[in-house]
Amino acid sequence: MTSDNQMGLFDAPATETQPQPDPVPDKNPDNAIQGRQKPGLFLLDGMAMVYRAFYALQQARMSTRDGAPTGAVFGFASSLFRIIEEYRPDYLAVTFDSPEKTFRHEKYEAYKANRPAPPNDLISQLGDIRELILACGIPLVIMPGFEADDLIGTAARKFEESCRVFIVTPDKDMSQLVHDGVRILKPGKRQNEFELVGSAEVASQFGAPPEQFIDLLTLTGDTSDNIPGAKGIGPKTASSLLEKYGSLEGIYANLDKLTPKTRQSLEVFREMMPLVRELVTIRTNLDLPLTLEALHASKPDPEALFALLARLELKSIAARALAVLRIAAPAASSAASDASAPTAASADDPGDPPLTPAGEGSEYHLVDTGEAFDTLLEKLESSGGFAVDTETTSLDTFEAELAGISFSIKPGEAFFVYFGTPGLDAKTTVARLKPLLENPAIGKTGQNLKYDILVLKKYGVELAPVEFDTMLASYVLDPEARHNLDDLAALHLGRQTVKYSELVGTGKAAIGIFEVEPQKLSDYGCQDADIALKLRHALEERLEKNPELLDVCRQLEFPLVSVLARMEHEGVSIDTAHLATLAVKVNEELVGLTERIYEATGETFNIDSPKQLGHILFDVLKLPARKATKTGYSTNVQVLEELALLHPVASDLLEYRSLQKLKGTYIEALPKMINPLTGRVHTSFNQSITATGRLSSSNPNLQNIPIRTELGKEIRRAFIPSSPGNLLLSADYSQIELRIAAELSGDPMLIEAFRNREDIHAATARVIFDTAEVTPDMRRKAKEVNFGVLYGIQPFGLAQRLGITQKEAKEIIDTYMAKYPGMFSSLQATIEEARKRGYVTTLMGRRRYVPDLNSPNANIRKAAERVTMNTPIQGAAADIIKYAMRSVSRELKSGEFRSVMLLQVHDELLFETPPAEEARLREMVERNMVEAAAKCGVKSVPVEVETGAGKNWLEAH
DNA sequence: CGCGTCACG
DNA sequence: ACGTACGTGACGCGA
Repeated sequence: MTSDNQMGLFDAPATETQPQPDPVPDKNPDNAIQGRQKPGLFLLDGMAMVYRAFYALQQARMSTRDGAPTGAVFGFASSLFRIIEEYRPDYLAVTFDSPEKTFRHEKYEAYKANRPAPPNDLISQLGDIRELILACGIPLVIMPGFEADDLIGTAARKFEESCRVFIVTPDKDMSQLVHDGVRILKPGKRQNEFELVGSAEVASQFGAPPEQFIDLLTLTGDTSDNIPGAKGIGPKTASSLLEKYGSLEGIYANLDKLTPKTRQSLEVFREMMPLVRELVTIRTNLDLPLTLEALHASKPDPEALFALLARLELKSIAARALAVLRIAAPAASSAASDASAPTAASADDPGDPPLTPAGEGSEYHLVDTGEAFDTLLEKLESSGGFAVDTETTSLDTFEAELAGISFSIKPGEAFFVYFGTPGLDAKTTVARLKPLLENPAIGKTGQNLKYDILVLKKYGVELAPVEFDTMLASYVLDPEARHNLDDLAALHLGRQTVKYSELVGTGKAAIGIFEVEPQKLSDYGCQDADIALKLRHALEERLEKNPELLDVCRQLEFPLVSVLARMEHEGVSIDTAHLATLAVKVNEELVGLTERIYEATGETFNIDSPKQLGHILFDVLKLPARKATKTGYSTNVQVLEELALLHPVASDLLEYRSLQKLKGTYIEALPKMINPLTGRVHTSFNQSITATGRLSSSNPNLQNIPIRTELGKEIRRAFIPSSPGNLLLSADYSQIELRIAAELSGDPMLIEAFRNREDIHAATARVIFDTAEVTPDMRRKAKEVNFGVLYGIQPFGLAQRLGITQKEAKEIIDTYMAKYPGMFSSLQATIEEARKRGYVTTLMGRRRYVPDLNSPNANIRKAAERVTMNTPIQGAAADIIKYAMRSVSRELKSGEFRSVMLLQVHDELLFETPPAEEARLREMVERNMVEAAAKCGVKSVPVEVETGAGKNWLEAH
């Protein structure tokens, strides 16, 4: 067989005599000319594609049931099959670097020296990927001493005469190989989409055609390979230089025509230049024993392929392999596809997992007679605990009416008590269930039990105790995962649940829950209780392997559920009359400002539209634009503040923006959120949202009520006690995050400063500016430095904040770290440990995964490092206040108090109290808050709590 | 529904 | 692969 007449292995079968209309349009433009076209040669950059697959699927966290990661294999196979399916290559090979040092390392010691080792989770998949490629019959090309780039470069050059060459890679460096017969297939933004890159695309994307790409890369250097370029010359300068002078030689011949800065940089670079050029040049002329024949696929080995995919539990990939490679499944492979037992977590395709229906293998009972209910009640009362779920008429707990309750005592069996049954109406039936639902010896399991607690409260029942909440368990195991029941069932149980929308329909076609057939509703309700109980077992098993996470659940999250439910149910009162007065004032001011802005700009436009505003400021008024967003000019506070020095309209715009914000978000919005039944505003405290362990608040968000500006303070004044004569009492931790940072650092100077009750920012200023006399400006700067430490400090960020150069900011940071060596080493150690383990923890053991610490991309890696530095601090503060809330709530319930807890704002708790009780409440709250810090591990640094009381939230501070 | 903006800790 | 300090949620605009 010769290369030009043979049928490619992936070609359409020979039996197809007539070309069939292809359901997938042929992406290869050359195929438009049928018949004589050259064969297609596809060269895959293996490692780069593996990396891409690994990071693209990272958040899917795919693994086998025993925890071996499989995301990279899945992603790689998926891309590979896509290529085969869509382009039907005549020749196809996957290349990898060889492990030996290459000539580049020899010429330049620091080559790729900044590159972190691949994460273990990726390394462990490389063997499987290699096996996959071989089992598919695809040639694997590795040559000792050469990188994949050079192999691809040489093959591309060698065969471009005889083939249409496609290089499959996300790597921009390969752009230099693009040529008449050579193009790049670059993975697109969306999974499994490829972008065809030819000469024109290279030129428009990089400002230089492929022929000039090596020179461009030489000038700019390649940070990902640790190759330096000419200092101060970026892609923009480089491409304009090349456009003018054609090549590096041309540029160096015309140095005298360049700006002094560029000239100087190029002169310094002159000596290094040849080496850099050699390093960034991909070899195209290696003497390799590569024949086209060697790049031709051989027969796939279905047995090996299916054995591999069965072991990796990649069922959908196995299914695709059948279609794409046009092979028959081996006889034994039916066993492979049965490999996942009904209860097994499916590790396959996160988008389309083959799941077992949730109810399969379970027994669901509709309880719609008095006798059946009596029997169930007995069973429940003699149980040690059960899973429970309420079905209601609305997602809003204040509107919701019960349609039924489901229970599951043992996995695989559930009961649904239907309140549409005559004689089993909600009110009387719930009353009969009350002792059971409130029985402290019978633990309750469920998904988001706060919802059920709130619904049942309306029926006079205090559902308790919360023994296990599946949503929160998932949150504690991995705060950034998804925690809804449907996803949890798919991930942990391999079960496909019936969704609420499937029950009642969507949009206008949706029906009321009482219109659903009772049997269907029962199956749905039973499913949820059944799944919750099964999930508990699956999640508990994982928690038991990490005792500290089980502790976070039991000590912090589970006990907090009923505390938050009580706070939400209580709600907070709003002085609507006060807000109405503010609204009038603000509207008047806005009218005035609008007129002034129109006059100053000479235009009438929508000030609320950043697009229109940007157009007026920068196109019409021609003010200097310094910052851009993805969509146009930036008009944010920083930009407007700078413009205020140049044009008076900017300060009016700032004022306008501020008023508009407060009006829209608070003054007008809050009164609309008052519940007509209670006359109060009831926020939702979300317990499974944030990556750090904090709560969040929504509908409305009461954790971002203004306080910084004058008008903001007025808005706070509108938060008042519900009973006339009562007071609001606020208790907040003073500098809790800095104290935690000091504790974690173990730095003696820092700890001493807190022990001496010093003004911490002034103390920092004294140290970093090395002076006894601290000016207000020095204190301000020190305060920013302290904040920077909490957020994962970087010169760029500090420079922005302080309006100084990055160099000056770096000096300040260096001084700080030198003076507080404990802080420096603890931050370093935190990152190092997290890099090794893959996650970072708080003092209580709460965990957050930070896989990006190993990213080859420096920006992504740095962002992950900041997250790693901040999370133990923010997370510990969250743990501490959660612990405090639990203790405070316990004392409030003891019967000695009439006070209630209303809100939590990260480091502050807000209470309503009768004046007679104020002093006692203060003492109790302060004591518990201070103790909580010690219980959570803050032992060397003192923790202080400030309290205040008044007739509104502003005065409570 | 994504984006830009800005309120809070 | 991304765009510059950490963590949130809500608003109005405009495609």
